[in-house]
Amino acid sequence: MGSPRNGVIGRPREFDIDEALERAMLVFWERGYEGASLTDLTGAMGITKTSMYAAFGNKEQLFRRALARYTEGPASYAARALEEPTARGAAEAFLRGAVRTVTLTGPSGCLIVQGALPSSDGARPAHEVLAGWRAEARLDMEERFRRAVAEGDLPAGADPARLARYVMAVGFGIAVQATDGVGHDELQEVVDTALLNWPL
Amino acid sequence: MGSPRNGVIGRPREFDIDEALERAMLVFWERGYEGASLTDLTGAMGITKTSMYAAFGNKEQLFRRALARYTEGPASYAARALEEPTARGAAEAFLRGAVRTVTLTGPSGCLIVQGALPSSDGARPAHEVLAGWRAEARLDMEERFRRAVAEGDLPAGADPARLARYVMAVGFGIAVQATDGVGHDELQEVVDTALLNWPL
DNA sequence: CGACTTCTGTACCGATCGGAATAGAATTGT
DNA sequence: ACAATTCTATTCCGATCGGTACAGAAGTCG
Repeated sequence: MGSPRNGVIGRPREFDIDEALERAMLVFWERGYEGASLTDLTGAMGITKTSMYAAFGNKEQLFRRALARYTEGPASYAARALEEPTARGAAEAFLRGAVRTVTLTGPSGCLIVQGALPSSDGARPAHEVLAGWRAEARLDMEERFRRAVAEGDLPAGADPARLARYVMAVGFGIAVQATDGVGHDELQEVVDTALLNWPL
Repeated sequence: MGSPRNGVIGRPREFDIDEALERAMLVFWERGYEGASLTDLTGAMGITKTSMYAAFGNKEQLFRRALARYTEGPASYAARALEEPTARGAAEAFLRGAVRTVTLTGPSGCLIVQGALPSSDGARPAHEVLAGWRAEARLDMEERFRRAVAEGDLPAGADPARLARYVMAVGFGIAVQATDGVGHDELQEVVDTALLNWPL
């Protein structure tokens, strides 16, 4: 079997692209899109700006890659929650997963929520991709609830869109409170409270 | 009698300081603390940087003044809600006021929530004052619920801190969804849903 | 061995950031 | 009139922003 890097010509990359992306994700998570400078990012990634541009294109594309990694890692609870057998299970799994991620994993808070809320000129690209993420998550939850109505899991009169907006609002509010230092146990109580008398 | 500006010596200010502050508040509201540059701010205020520094000190102090104006204006529903005769009335007034402000008044969303969520170096001063505002609002609501328990308005077993965290979480989540384009009526339904079966 | 391709480090780009220095204009008191 | 005071406008500051040009280093090809 041939040389160590079959068919790949040119000087080999000296850093692990996944590990660099993980570090970049953590910086974006902590500081937001605009608050994370290229100096912050490349410093944490352990590479130079040139290497970052060669590997990822520019800051916005790096952010998209970091967001994808966040979605598949710390925020993977969102997709998993939809697979719960009941609507209530999905809502609870989503909210408990959110509490766990925003308090115990990485920096306090949620990259999706605090990455770029205001729409200043510089943050616009990140703001739009994050708003899209949130809207999509809400629609996925709505779709899950719609299925629950069809399956008889939710009462026929239930409004899937309304329930989904409510669950997402609680989740986003939990993320905001986590940045204020509210802890894991207190936010679990918020989830308990939000789900009392489900399906409301 | 006397001269037009009794006792005030020196060249008179040529702009209305309240109107300038109102404009600055709107810029901070829309773009956040870091996203609002001095060029944006003074442009909207209709004054030069020199005049702004002379009148307000620096960007951080301008932000604090703008935040105070926001508190007394668009966010005055928060203080008014505490004066409702019942705990449920306070919670509902708070949430309905939030929906109104984040969808119908000024830019979409809430200055308190989206002003400076991430804690990058530049946004730290604003982040801390906003986190303090949110924590204080939560404690005020908790105190209001504590009073309601003492008055028999809430059942003796109710947990004021827990209810307050829940109500604030829903309010913050509503603010986030407003920035995603969710409208007034849909957010009203979120409030309806959140308050079903009160006091939970 | 070169020729070719790709990555890395340095040095640098124009633009913009928050902020300050300075001079002149407009008002007050004497 | 004149000094004292406070505002406005222009100009500039060092630092930092995201992004790039360039040269050399490290590989795969023939």
